[in-house]
Amino acid sequence: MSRPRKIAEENGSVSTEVIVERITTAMLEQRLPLGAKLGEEKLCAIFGVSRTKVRQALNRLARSQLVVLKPRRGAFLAEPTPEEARQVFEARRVIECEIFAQFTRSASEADLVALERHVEAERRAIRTDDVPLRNRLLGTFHVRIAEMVGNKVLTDILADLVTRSSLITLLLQSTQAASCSSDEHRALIAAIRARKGPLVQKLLREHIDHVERDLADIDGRASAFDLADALGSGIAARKSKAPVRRPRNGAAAGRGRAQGQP
Amino acid sequence: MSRPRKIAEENGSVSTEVIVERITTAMLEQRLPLGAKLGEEKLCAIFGVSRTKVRQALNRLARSQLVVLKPRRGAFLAEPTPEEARQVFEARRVIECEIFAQFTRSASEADLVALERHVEAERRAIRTDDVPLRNRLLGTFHVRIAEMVGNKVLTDILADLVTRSSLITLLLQSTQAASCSSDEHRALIAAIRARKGPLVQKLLREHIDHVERDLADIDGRASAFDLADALGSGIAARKSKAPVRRPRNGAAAGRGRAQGQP
DNA sequence: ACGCTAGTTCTTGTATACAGGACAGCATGA
DNA sequence: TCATGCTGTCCTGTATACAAGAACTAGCGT
Repeated sequence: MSRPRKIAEENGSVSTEVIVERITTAMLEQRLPLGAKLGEEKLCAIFGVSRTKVRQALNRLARSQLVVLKPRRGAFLAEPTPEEARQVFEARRVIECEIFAQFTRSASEADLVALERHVEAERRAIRTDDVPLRNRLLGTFHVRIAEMVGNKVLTDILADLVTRSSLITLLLQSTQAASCSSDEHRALIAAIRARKGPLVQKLLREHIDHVERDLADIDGRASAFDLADALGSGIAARKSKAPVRRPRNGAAAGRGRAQGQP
Repeated sequence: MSRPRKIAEENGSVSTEVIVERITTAMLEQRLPLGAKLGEEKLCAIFGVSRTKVRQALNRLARSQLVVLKPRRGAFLAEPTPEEARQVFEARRVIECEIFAQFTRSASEADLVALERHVEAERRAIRTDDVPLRNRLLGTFHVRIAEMVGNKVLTDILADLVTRSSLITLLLQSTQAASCSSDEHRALIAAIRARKGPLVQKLLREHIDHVERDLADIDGRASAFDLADALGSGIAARKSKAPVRRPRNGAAAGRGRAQGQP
């Protein structure tokens, strides 16, 4: 597997950021299974750069907990434990409760309109089955609100947590879950517009809680994948073959209340 | 300045973590002024390693916002702006409020005893004018509570924020401030032992607020420093010369309510 | 036939070499 | 005298070479 199909980058070579972004995206789009080995040489071949840059990228990813670096063994996509998952969502609850509280007080009409447009984009992505875009938008909804509140420190922290959440919920993504999530985003906006602080808090907690409820399902997961395929095309690759590979048992898709991305 | 006095590491060479730790410590001990340039070659000479490791360390430090990497210019110790400082403390308030609330509910007697011992150590360091140890302990008090609550994700986030706080408050450290801080730690423990949730919240907010109150003073700062000196000896270097160099105007020390480390 | 050991090969960790941009200092001209 | 352009030097960014540990395979012994 994994014929090293090199990505020719027209202008010189790809930057470290691009590599980080590509790997993150590939992960978010479920083209890389949890625990996948990320060999340095292979990544070099794929991105057409030297190991120096690849290692920089892997270090960066390791610090955001997306990959685990085992000494003398190499880099592997993280496999969050249920306990770790619980803690990530707990952290989100803490931080987002405060962010939403502030936002409920400070949100301008322009902010709310922008958010509504965001949710519109979510729904479009869901309708058209654009899984990569959908996942991305469902996550960035929360980050955008943090940005609007204006605390960059908290925004950065939350962005990291959202990405980790995405990694965690990869296994139980489904169109239905995405749809639920998007509906809840709408409800949140409505409550914020009405300045109903307590209601916002309640909805937010429920929204995040929905994910954890199905967390026990993190277990059986897949094996075969092609590294070059997964990292092949750039941001939001959607060019080929089956709409999306879902290398896991299809059971998750049919569950009652599987919440994909909060 | 900065004669490259090499640190001979007996067993092979120092690891990346050690370099990170040394630079962080030097910063926390005020041996490096804000904005100081951290030249790669100089660090190589000081630690006796190649640029590879030094760059790894610098990247790590950049990630935790302790140094800023200016492209093609090099690495510099961060100089947090007042606005950034405000955001860091805001983030701490958000996270610590929740942590303390949980801790007030869950704290065991053993936890409280351990904390009291910690405060004892703080006071000892203050009495003996062990500035490095003092600063470290005043910061880790908060992290230890987070550890006791048991959420590793939140603990890691808070640890980063505490370090950044330390960087920010470097300019207004004083024995008096440290003493106040330690007293407030004691008051917090007492309130927690009494399980007085609201009181804990009030004390905590005041405790963190005290720092921000003097934040406007971040401006005039120093110039001359010796990189090799600053990074010379290992963890908690206290071997030489004047007790501690304070490369700033001495005014801060005499202020009414200068809060060093929350 | 199965398990253990030794050799080989592959991968990572570290150092070094090379290339290109940035800054400082000097010279030149207005 | 001051501003501006140039050049040399230093430093960073990137690639590559080398060393050492880990995994894999094959061979041997039981």
